[in-house]
Amino acid sequence: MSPRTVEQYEQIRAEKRTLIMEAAIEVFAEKTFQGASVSLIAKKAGISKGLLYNYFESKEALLKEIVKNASNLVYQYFDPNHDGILTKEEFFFFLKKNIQVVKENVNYWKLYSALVLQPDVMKLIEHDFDEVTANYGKLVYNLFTKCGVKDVKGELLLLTAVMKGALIQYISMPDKYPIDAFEKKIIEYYTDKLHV
Amino acid sequence: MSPRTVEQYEQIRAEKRTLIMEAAIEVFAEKTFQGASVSLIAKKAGISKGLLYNYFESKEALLKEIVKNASNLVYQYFDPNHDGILTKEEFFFFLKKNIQVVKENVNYWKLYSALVLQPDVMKLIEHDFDEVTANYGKLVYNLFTKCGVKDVKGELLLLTAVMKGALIQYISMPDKYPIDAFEKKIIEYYTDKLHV
Amino acid sequence: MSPRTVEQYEQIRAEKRTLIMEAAIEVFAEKTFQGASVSLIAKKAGISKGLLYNYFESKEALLKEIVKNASNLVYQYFDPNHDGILTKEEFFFFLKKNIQVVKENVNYWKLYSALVLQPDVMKLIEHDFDEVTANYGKLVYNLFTKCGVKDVKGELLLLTAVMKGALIQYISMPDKYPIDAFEKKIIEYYTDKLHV
Amino acid sequence: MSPRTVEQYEQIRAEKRTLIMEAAIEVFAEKTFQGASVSLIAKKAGISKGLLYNYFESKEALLKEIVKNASNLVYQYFDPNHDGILTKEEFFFFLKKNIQVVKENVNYWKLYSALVLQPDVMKLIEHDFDEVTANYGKLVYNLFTKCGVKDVKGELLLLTAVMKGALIQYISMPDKYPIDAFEKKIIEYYTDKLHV
DNA sequence: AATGAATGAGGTTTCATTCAT
DNA sequence: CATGAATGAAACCTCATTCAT
Repeated sequence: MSPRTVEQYEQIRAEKRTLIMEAAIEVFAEKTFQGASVSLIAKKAGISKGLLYNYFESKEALLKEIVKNASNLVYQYFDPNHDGILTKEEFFFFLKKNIQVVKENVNYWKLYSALVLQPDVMKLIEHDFDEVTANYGKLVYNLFTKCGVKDVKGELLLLTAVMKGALIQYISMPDKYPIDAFEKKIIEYYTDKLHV
Repeated sequence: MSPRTVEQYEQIRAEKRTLIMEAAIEVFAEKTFQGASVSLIAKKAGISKGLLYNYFESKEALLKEIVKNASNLVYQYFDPNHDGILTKEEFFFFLKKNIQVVKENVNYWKLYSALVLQPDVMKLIEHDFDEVTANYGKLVYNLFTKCGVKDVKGELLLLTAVMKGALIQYISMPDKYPIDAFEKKIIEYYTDKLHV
Repeated sequence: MSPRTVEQYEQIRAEKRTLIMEAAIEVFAEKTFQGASVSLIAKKAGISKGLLYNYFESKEALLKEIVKNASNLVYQYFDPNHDGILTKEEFFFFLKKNIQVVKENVNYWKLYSALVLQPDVMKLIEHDFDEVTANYGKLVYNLFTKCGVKDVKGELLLLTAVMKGALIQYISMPDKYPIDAFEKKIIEYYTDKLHV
Repeated sequence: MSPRTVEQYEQIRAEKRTLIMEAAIEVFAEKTFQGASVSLIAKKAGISKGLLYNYFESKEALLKEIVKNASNLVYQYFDPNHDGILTKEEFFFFLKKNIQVVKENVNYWKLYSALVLQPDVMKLIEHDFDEVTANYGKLVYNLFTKCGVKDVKGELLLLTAVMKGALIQYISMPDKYPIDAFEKKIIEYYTDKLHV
C-alpha cells in the first residue's frame, strides 16, 4: 500500500482522459456536438458528471482536445513517403488505404466533417488535409501522365470528386452505404484506366 | 374596414413562409440544426417566436420543409415530362441542370449542404430522402440497362459519388474549383458510356 | 336592403352569443377550462378568434357567462312543486329525473363539477344546489317514515351517497359508465324498500 | 470528504420525492392539473424547476405517481394476503379500512379527489385505473356470487357508487357528514346481503 | 478522486389577446 | 361585423455547470 508515485497518478489521469475522449467522440458523432449531453458522455465513459469536469474544463474544451489529439492520430496514414514518385501499386494502395482509414474511424470523420461544415463553432480546426491531398494530387498527375492517360486534368477532377462524394455518403450513413462495392468499382475503373 | 380577402391572406402567408425559411437556412448552416435557436431564426426573419409557430409546426417541420424545397429545386429537371421513363437526352439535361442550379445559387447550396451533412439532420430526413433517391435511381438504372452499360449498380454508385463530390468541392471554393471543366468531363464520360 | 333595426341586431348578437357559449361548454367539458383554447372554441363555433372577442371580453368572462346562464337552465328541473308532500310516484319520478337531467346535460355537469372542485378559480359559483337537495331531503324523510322504512336516517345516507357516487362516476366517463343499469338497480332497490 | 454512500443518496431521493409529491397534490387540487405550473410546484416544494425534472420525468408522470400512491394507500387493505380470493372478513375489513384511511387523511383525500375528478386527469389515468378496478371488481364479484347474492353486477354498481358518494360527501364537509353512521349502515347492509 | 443532487439560464412550444385590414 | 396575422408572456422541459459530501 505504498502511496502511488506522481508518475503513476499522471498515467492514471492520462488513461481516464483518453477513455472520456473516446466516449465523447462516439456520442458527438452520433448526436452532434450540440446534441450530445455531458451526462450521456459521462455515462458512456462509466464515470460521473462531476468527475468529467475534473478532467475537462467544459464540454467545448473536451471537443477541442479531441480534435487536437485525433487529427494527429489520423494524419499519419495520409503522409506520403516523400520520395516524390508514385507507383501504380502505391496509387492503388492509396485508394484502398483512403477508404480503409475512413471505415476504421467513421465516428471521428463524422465528427470532423460536421465540424468543418460549421462556420460558427470551430474555426480552430485547420484544414491541413487539403494541403496534403493537394500534394498528393501532383504525384497522381505524374503517374497518370506516365501511364498515358488522356485528359489527365479531367481524370484528376473525377478522382477527387468520386472519392470525396463516396466517402461523404459513407460517413453520412455508414450502415447503409455499400462502401465495399464502391471500392471494388473504383479499383476496377483505375485498373482499366492505367492498363494494369 | 373590410377584412382582407382570402387571396391577400394567402399571399401574406406565402411570403412570410419564404422569409422564415430563408432566415432559417442561414441560421441552421451557421449554427447547426441543434445549435440554432428558434428565437434567433425568428429574430433574423424579423418576426416573433410565436408567429414562426403559426407558420411551421415545429423546428423540425421547418427543417423538413427547407429540405423538401431544395430537393424540388433540383429534381424538377429530372424526367421533365414525368412519363416514368428517362431518355438519354433527359439524363444529360438533368446532369447539366443539376450543375447549373448549384452554380446559380452557390450561397444557397453552401448553406444547404452544410445543413444536410449534419448527422442529426440526416437522421431526420433520411427516410424521406431514401424514397426519393430510390425512385430516381430506378429510372437511371433502367436507362443504363437499356444502353447496355455493364455493372449498372457500380456505375450508379460512381454517378452519385462523382456528382456529390464535385458539387461539394465547388460549393466549398466556388472561385477556384473548375466546375466547367468538370462538367465537360462528366458529360464526356457518359457520352462514351451510353454510346451516344 | 333596408337597414336592420336595432332589435334585429340585438337578436343576431344574442343568437351568436348562445352559439359561442354552446361551443365553449362542449370544449370546456372535454378539455378543462385551462386546457381549452380560445382558438378551438372559435373554430367549434364556426367563427374567428377575433369575433369571439367581440362578444366576450375574455376567456374567463365567457366561462362566467356560461355558468350564469346554464345554472338557470338546469335549476328548473330540481324545483319541487312546493306542496310539501312527496308521494311514492313523485319520489321515483325524482330519481329518474335526477339521472335524466344529468344524462341530458353531461357536458354542463362535467364543467360544473370540475368548477366546484376548483377552490382557486371560481368561488363565484354559488352552491345553491346543496340547499335544494337539503330541502328535498326532508320530504324524502317524511315519505320513508310514512312507508314504514326502518332506520330512515341511515337510508337517507345511502340514498344521497349512492346517487352522488353514481352520477359522479357517470360524469367522469359518460361513455363507459352503465348508468341505465344503475338506474334499473336503484329503482328496484326502492321499489322493494317502499313496498310498492 | 468522501462521497455520499448509495444509501444516503437513496434516502435523499426518497425524501425529496415525497416532498415534491406533497407540494404537487396541493397545487394540482387548488389550480387544476392544467392550471398548475411546474414552477409553482417547485417553488412550493422549495426546489428549483430543474430538480423537479430530476425526480419526475414530466408533469404528467408526477401526476400519475401521485395517483398510484393514493391508490396503493387504499388497496393495500384489499385481499391482504394476496391469495386472489376475497373472504367475507376481508371484504368487511376493506370497507372499514377504506373509510378509516379517508378519515385519517381528510385533507389529503380532499386534494386527491379534487384531482382525480378533473376531466383531463381522468383521461390520463383512466387506463391504469380501469385495470386496477377491474381486478378488484372480479374478486368482489366472486365473493358476491359465492354468497348467493342476486344481480351481482347491479350490486357492484351500488357498492362503488355508495362508497364513492359517501366518501366524497364526507370529504367535502368532514365536520358535518355522519361518516360513522354511514359506516354502520353500510356494514349492516352487507351483513344482511352476504348472510353473515 | 468521485458522486450525483441541485441550480438556473435558455430552449421549444402554446395561447390569450390585440389590431390592421 | 369579421378575419386571422402578429405579439409576448409564460408554460414545459433540458442541460452545462457547480458543489456539498
